[in-house]
Amino acid sequence: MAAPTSDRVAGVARALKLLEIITLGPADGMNLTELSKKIEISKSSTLALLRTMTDAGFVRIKEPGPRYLPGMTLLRLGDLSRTTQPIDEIAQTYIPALAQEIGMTIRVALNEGGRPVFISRADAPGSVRFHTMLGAKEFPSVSSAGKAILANLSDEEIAAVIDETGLPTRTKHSHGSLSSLMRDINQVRARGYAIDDEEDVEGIFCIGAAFFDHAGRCGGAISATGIKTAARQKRTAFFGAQVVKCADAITKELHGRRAR
Amino acid sequence: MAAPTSDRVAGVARALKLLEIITLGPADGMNLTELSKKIEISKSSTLALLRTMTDAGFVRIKEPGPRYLPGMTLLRLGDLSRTTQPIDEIAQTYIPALAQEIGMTIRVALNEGGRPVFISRADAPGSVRFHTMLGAKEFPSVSSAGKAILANLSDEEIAAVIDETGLPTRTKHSHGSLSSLMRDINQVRARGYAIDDEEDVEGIFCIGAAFFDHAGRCGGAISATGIKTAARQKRTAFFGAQVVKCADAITKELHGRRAR
DNA sequence: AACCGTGTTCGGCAACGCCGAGCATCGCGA
DNA sequence: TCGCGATGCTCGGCGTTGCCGAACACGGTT
Repeated sequence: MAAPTSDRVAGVARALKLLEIITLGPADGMNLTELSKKIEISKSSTLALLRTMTDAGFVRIKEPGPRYLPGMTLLRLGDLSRTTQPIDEIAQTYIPALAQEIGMTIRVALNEGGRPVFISRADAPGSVRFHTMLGAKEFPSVSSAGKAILANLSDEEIAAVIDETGLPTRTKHSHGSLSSLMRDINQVRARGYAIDDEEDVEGIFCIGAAFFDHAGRCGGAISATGIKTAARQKRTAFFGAQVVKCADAITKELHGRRAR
Repeated sequence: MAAPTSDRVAGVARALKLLEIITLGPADGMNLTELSKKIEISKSSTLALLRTMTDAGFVRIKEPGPRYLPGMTLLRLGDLSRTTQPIDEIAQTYIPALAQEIGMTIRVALNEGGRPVFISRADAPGSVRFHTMLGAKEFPSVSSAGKAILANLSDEEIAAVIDETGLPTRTKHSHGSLSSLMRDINQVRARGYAIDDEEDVEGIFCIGAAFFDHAGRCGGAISATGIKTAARQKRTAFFGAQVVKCADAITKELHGRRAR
């Protein structure tokens, strides 16, 4: 974007951007002129890109009046890139049971430079379904998984991460300052798990706990999400213990296997 | 590949191929020389492609001795391309319950020109986890979902599809001829659901039933997969009815909403 | 029937990205 | 400790590629 395009392949960058536009676009697809306007490339060039990506299965054409949709190759590679993560298989064996047990939606996030990237999810039966953007980097300050990860960084590292990401104020409970966040983080360190009390979404309550890879570094965190109710509030300590127990089990499994 | 590269963008095609190689490659990634050899492109050009894709987040670099891995953008877009399918949300509300009820792994496939493409999965608690390649086109002749889809095509269309895909003999129970398959298909039509009795994998037993979109066309199928046991065999009719019931529920939901 | 708006084709100019050679760096073994 | 090989990375020149704009074809609408 702002970077010098030297020794990069402009055509590929445009294609990937186009792919993202298509995927983020409306569910019934976009047509050629819409796409070409959006990406600011001539129609003929846009068409060439689309054709190339269609050949490779990354883009699907929906007749009539050709509309372009994300193709199945994208889904295939995306799924594959998740399942090859060693953590995924482990998580899939522990997560559904926890979701069942405490009746909350469980999510798994990787630690990407101090920020959580959610890669997996398990719903509790009958629970409200929470929309999760898999693969997207979340703000660490407004999610319990993010805070659980932060708690394992040094104070300087935390400051550096927050300096980059900023502190979004999603609700009136969101942390507005670094010092406020740090007070919370210190509680997390003492408590062993993180709490997100309506800091991301009004009425939503989360508990998060970190797990650690074979080198002892924080590999990520799991979090439990649910509607904030009085009954649930009362049992926070119990739920917290369950989440920590599950995270610890994942840590143990991770230690059992080499990086390969 | 074999097609004339006219009005296609060669650079993009190479990049996408590279992306696929990386994703299909080993879990700990590949280095530059390996990749450049595999794709048969000079190292410098390969590097330029990798850098471009890294900028866009499609490729991730793992230090040390830079190894290249699929990036998080791939996961994000892949997940997004699935969740924007109208079928996905519906399936996610019905599928886990069915998995729970009959104790088998449930999968959802779309109908892509007569071939099943699996886009979603729900495991039964405690069941063996079956490895599923999401987004990949399966052979229609060796899966119950595939046969459930085929059963809704005309005999000529079936012949055309099989002519393209061929009849792979995965096990000794796989259909070896079109006539053998057609006999099976006719049973499916009469019965209302398809059975895969060790035709894909030795010892694995599946039941599949189709669902239909708002235009009345076969939109895909769901299938239940499990280890073949005597107890399960005996209750085939009951399980079949449950799978059909679930597929019908999905059909009803699909009718309720416009293409939008 | 004329008119937009769409998708698609075509040709020419030049920029872009491909390649191979050379340099820097790391890691392993003697 | 030193040297050698392999790997990642840089650089510049040549040639091809892929970009663009204009023109064409088609369909639906007024």
